[in-house]
Amino acid sequence: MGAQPRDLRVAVREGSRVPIYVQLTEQIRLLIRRGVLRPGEVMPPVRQLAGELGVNANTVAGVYRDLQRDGLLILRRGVGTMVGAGPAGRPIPAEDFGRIEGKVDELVQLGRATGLSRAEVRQILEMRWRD
Amino acid sequence: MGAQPRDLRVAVREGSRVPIYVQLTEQIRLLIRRGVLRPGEVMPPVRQLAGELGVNANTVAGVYRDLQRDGLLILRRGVGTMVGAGPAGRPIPAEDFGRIEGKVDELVQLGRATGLSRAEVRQILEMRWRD
Amino acid sequence: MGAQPRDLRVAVREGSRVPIYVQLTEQIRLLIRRGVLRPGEVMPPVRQLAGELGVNANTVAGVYRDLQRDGLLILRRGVGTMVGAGPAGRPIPAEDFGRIEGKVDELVQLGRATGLSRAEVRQILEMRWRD
Amino acid sequence: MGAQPRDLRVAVREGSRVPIYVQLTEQIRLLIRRGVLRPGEVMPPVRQLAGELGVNANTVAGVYRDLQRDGLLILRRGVGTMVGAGPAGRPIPAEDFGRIEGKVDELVQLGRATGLSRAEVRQILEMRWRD
DNA sequence: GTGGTCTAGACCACG
DNA sequence: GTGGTCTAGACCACT
Repeated sequence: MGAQPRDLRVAVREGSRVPIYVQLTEQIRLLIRRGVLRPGEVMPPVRQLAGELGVNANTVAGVYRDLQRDGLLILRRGVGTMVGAGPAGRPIPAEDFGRIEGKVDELVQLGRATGLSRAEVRQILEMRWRD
Repeated sequence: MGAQPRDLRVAVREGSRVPIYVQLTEQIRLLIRRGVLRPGEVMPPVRQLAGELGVNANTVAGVYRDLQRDGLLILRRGVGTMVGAGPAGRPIPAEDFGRIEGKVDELVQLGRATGLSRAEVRQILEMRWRD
Repeated sequence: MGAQPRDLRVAVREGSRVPIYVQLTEQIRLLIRRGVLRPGEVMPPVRQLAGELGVNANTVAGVYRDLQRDGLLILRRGVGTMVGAGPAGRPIPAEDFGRIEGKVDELVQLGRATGLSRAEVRQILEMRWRD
Repeated sequence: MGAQPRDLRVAVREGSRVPIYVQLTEQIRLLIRRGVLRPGEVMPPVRQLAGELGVNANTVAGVYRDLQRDGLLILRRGVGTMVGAGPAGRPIPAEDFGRIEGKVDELVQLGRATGLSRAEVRQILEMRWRD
């Protein structure tokens, strides 16, 4: 029997400059890479997720399509969408992910303590990543 | 004699999907917050900076306008533009800024070591900042 | 069916020294604060309003953008513009607004009776508001 | 012997959209109309007032010129500037002025109590004055 | 079809 | 010579 799709805990930031489809794509991508969503797991139907988020169904459909292109999702007509079983769907080791999140948390804490905005810290990250 | 505007060392990334005015706004904001540009310092005229960057003067004018709204710049018709003398224009202590950059560098190094993309690390930052 | 955008009844004063975008911004802001335009209500598309007013679309876009910054409007790419649902978009109680208008009318009448110009009364208001 | 020019108690609002020369013109005009500055009274020299306000001397000179055009000021080469003795320089009856200020104060108080901004009340005044 | 960005260029107001 | 405003029109991104 098919497993029930889980509550994804994704959300769109109202009024953000970042397009909705980018927000959703990145969030779902991360859920898969982190192993919260595991290979073979069933995704919620497009219309259901769209309804929960209050966004257009076309937008969600586009997100699924993009993630399918990257091998993170698999679309089966008449069945539904599930997390890809290939290499792209395989999660990053939990240990690695935990270290990253720990480091990010340190950065967030430090940024807030020194009065920097999220946008400013993001900007520093972008610049330092390039170098 | 009035102080000459300094070479800003800002640049637009060719082909970036990030709007030019956002790039410039963030870069100049960081220069001020980092204390490279200090309160009262003269900014290059709109048309001059536009010419140096190879962008339209309206684009730069919009950047200056946005930064003025946040108190980082002061625009005076017929006079010129200078860094704001209020609290917004005051730089973050160099020591604090250095610690932020150090932490970001650690994050970049760790992210690369574990095979995460820049977009993924950015996304983790966005999500963790909310909490 | 989605609600149709209403006729805004805004207008630009020909030959005024006040910039068009300021005129429009203030008029729309007042319509929202007065509750003529209510939270969630659909605004006319940028190009449509521009056409009706005989001004450039960029000008109207700038007006919408400024009002968005103050939380009075919500702009969604590909969707449209609507009155903000947050605290900024909520109207001032009609009773309060009526009392303000009544008091202003008294002031106008008194100002005219004593031979003051509009500019002079405006100036007195500016100075007294500071105290 | 000539009376000493008095401290004018005028000020420019930093960052205001209203041009400096307009601010100064309106403020001085009001001081004369209110009778604070009386016909024949000596005005401070252009350079002195400019220095006190931190604005360009040309700007103040222009203000004096405009007020002279309206008969509110009289410029005497080699002597200085003084308040006009003609009808334009004569003050509005103090009683009238006091009633206006009282009404304005009521409006300011009411506006603040109902959460309107200065710009919004000004806007209502402009609209009601036209009708 | 919506808003977003950018350009090119004009004209104005200000100091 | 500075910033401010506006136009006309193009192209893009998003839903």
